Amino acid sequence: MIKITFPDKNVREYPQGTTAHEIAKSISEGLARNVYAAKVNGEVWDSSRPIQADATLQLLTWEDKEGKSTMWHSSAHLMAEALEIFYPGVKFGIGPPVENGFYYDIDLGGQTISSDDFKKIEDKMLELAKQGNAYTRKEISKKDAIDFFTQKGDEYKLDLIKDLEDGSITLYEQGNFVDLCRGPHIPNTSLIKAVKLTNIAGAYWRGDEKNKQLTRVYGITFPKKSQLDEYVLMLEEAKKRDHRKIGKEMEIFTFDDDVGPGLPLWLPNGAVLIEQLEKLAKDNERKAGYQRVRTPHIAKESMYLTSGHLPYYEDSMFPPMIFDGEKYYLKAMNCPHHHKIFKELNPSYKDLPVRLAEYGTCYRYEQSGELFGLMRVRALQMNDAHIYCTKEQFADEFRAVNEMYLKYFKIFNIEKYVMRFSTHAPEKLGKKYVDEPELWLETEDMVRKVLIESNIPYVEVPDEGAFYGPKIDVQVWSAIGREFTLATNQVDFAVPGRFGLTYRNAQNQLETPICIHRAPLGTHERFIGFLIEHFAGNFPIWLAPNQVSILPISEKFNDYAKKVLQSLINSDIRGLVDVRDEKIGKKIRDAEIKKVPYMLIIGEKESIESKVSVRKHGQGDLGSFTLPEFAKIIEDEINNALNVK
RNA sequence: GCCGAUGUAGCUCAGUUGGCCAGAGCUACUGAUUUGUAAUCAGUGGGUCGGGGGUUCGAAUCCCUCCAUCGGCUCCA
Repeated sequence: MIKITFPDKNVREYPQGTTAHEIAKSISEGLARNVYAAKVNGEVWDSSRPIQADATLQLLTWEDKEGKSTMWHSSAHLMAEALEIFYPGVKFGIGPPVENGFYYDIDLGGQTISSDDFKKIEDKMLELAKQGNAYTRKEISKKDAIDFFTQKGDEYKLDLIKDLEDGSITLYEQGNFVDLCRGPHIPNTSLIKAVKLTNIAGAYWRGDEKNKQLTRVYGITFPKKSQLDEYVLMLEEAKKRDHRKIGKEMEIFTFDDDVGPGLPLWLPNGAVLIEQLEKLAKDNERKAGYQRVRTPHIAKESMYLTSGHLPYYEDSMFPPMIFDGEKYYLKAMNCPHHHKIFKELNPSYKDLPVRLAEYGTCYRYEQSGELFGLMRVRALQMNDAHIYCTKEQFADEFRAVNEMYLKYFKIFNIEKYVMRFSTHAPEKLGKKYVDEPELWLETEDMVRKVLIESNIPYVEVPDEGAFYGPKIDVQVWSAIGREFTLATNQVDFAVPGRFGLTYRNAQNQLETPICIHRAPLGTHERFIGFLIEHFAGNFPIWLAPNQVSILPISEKFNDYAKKVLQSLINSDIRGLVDVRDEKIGKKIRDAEIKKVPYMLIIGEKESIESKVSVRKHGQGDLGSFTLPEFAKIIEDEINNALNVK
């Protein structure tokens, strides 16, 4: 007998060689039917694999992340089986599960596949699924594996086998399809009840652009048809929140062919968003001891040679303009300009830390295929600042920057975030990273310590640091599931030295400061793109481009409406009057659609009583108020939103 | 940059076996209406069918090419 420990610490005894499936069956038939795989001693196994010794066991179903992955991985095999029927001779690359479904990379030879073919493939997959074929695992020698795929003529599988060790190679077979695969898989195909192929794209073999490009077919499957319907509905909802769609509807930004790709035009509403963000940032930075500076958009080649950016990042910068016999570059980052300002300030240790802030405008030559709405652009404005400090001051400064991040997260109600702590790889010192082994370790320790002390969730990613030091990237997820780097906080112990930046210490000796590059609000472009999706366009009142729409019942009350507007403007409230000759229902509907936070309805009653009827977006009628009362409502709401603890 | 798809009015979209002056709704404008919490009625205007080239008696529709956008890949200081 062996002892099986369940996640709730319960221990039960089973005969040696029992399987997870049998264990599930001993609990309930229903559970057994829904078990996709099992986590045995932390490793995911087929539920049919015999367990030979004492173990911890977690049964995996659709409810578990690994259960879903197993389901989708098996679905990729099922799709491959269907593809092999329609496209004889098709060769297979890899077919893993992903966050939402799975894909398979295929080489169709001369054949083509398009989304028009999805239906017949989906139907075939369902037909095969109904057969309920078991996924069977086979251990195979390296030689046999090579023979098998040589005969099949699948060079991609052979390429994969090449890197595998003899004795660790397994095949999985279901129906008429055999695949090189580590597994695990669901027991049989009948668990797949709903199928949707979602997308088709090119992908390089092994992710290397020097290799051949394969066709990647994406799909997703579910154990119930109703779940697929829900998923499709969710995709449609996500589309409605897309910042490109809302950005257009709410007249926030636009792109124009004549201006150029990746170069956003901010419409008046977008400019208000920018102004409010800058106000927030500048206010916080002022209170935190930052000084504002302003620098030109271009600089000479020599500065980027000094900074060390040019040799590494020239491809990402716009080509230089040449005049007066000199090369000038559009700036892709603000740091070198700020370093020059630090140098001019020539501070002593008593002046440190020096914190230089600028909403700097940068230009980056992103590859054309990378451009993506506001999230990836070629012209951007960064919530940038550089903090120059001594080694002793570093931890406090770094902590203060992180605290500023956390404050912003509260203001914007950002709950899901992770800090990616990027460190160096010792073997790449002198190549990818500046050759300062001790400084690297020392700084990384300091950063780690601050993160741990501040209780900030983080993941450490080796070998992703900047060339001048370790960094923290803040990953966030927009409401529709897009993940991206919003903000960055980087340590730089190298470039100040290259610029010859120094300060006098207490012993009257010259020392080089450490520099912290930080941008808690990232760039206006990405941040606003994120905020649009985050709030689905329903901005908090302090950000909303138009805070109040004043809606006269009829033309007779336009004059009073205009007086109300002027009074709001005098109280620093943004609003407009809807003077169109429309019925009040229509004006309300339009204001609701435009997501205006407050509507003031004004008719005979209000004009006589010198009041306004207040309607809140998404909530409805709040009743009648005097103007000072209404202004107070807005003022309180703004204070509540901005003064977080 | 690579693979694939898409591009018709300010917006959302019809319109392919190639064939009358290219359509609809919303928006805008004009008129009527003077309205009480999510769409009043009528009329009018508006399009180099992404750009260029080609095939054809004839092209939004077929071909070539360029540009842009979208979905991925690669990249992301």
